[in-house]
Amino acid sequence: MKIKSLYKTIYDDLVSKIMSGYYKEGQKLPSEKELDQLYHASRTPVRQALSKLESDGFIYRLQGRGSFVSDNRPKQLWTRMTGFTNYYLSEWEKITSRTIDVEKVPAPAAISPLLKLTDGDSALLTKMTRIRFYEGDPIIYLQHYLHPRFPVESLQSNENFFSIAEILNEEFQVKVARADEEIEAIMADDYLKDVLQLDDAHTPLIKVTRTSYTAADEPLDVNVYYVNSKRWKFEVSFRQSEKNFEFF
Amino acid sequence: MKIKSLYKTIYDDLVSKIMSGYYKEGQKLPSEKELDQLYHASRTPVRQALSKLESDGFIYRLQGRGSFVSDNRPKQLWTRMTGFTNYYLSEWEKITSRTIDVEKVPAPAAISPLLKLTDGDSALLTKMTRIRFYEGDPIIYLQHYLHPRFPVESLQSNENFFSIAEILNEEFQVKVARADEEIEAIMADDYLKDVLQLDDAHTPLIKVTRTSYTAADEPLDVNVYYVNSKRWKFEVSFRQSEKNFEFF
DNA sequence: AAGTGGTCTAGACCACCCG
DNA sequence: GGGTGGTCTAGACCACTTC
Repeated sequence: MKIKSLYKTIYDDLVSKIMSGYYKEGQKLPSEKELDQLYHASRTPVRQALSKLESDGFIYRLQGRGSFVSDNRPKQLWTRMTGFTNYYLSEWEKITSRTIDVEKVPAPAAISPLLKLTDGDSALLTKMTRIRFYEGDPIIYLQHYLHPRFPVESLQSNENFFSIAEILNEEFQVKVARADEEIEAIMADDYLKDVLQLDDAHTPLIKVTRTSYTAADEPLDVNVYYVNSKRWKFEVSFRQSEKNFEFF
Repeated sequence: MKIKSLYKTIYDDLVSKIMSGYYKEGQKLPSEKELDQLYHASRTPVRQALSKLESDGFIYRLQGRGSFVSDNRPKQLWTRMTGFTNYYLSEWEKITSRTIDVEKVPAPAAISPLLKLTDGDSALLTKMTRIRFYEGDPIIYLQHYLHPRFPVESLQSNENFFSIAEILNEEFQVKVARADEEIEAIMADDYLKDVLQLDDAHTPLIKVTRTSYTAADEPLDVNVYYVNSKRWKFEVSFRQSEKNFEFF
């Protein structure tokens, strides 16, 4: 049993106090000195916790004034990571998934470079096709390409999983540290119209190509998915504490 | 003349050494102890610098092994903030802008809540319409809605600026700390087809609604823009150092 | 002047990886 | 066992805001 670090304990406690409304939007948190005493800690772990709260969007800090609960704090921790908004706030459980197909395929030309596969590397990779539903309506069509170094045979048998990251973590002790997404607008073709049950003759979709990596920059999988953005709002949040960044 | 903090000096030096290739992709950086000596500093500022390098995507750190230059390090610092890829790497100067129109308008219903304007607040806000070109071809159509507390009269006269953030910073000493974007796929209407010079009868566009905020969560402006994603690739990067996040 | 967050020192011990 | 990054202590001084 690993003991949680002190700063993580402080972070978790503050998150729960913010989420529960003990500290309300816009409210000032205790000063760093007061938090030192509250948690019987020195300033370093307290500041580590506050720093993480800030980068996770729970609070903002103003020099000379204090730390305050953010008005736009994340409603769910997964929001920014999945890229999907909490539009259906706390209705996450209404989302279901269905695995359509699992097969071994040679890497498509568009996928190989993203997984850093060399031309000579002809290893088959696992391709998985899934659909996500909201209240029974199909909203996202997904294709997953797993890196060949993961011989995932268990996918066929294990139908009722939620995330690929979950499986990678449990079966291979691999953690996702980073993900890049490329976003395009495309027209739905006949097949997508069918699976996503689109009525209009010309429906635009968001196509996202997501590549996920370990902390050591090794690609884990490529995920191409098509979103009916009329049903789902796609949301992204940028933070830049320090420098004034260029804008439109 | 303000003196730059020590950790920022170390950060800037390491960035330039990575960008220049002095430290190459995948290469191990000097250990924290060695950096202490190199910069005649204690561990705190060195770790602050490394921490920022990591969150900015320049390096990754592995416990027990060292810090390494990332294979996917940012080619330009602005990339992740603007949301646009360096697809036309180092050709940023080929991007030009034209201001079509600047006017005072009542806040549209879709914009008011984003700027946190109350119903009673009937102040006019500055609306600016612009187009961005790449090598003379129009690729982005933008509408800017500035919060009423900025009475920007200088926009009319100052035609050749680059970013709104620049003006907010210089005229009002206001810094952008955060931006949220909502992304949709839409069909180009006749007007957009015209200004973006789209040939196809049915061209899908990416519509982005971006709201920018100060560090204190005050909305500064709303920016609605339409992108021809056939010409521009839209790119987003997510990082999560700590916890294993949920995935598709 | 008092209070706050931002930076920095000079140590210490722990957890993890590798030879 | 030696080297690395991760956590933590107990201080110090600085920059900024508020009164």
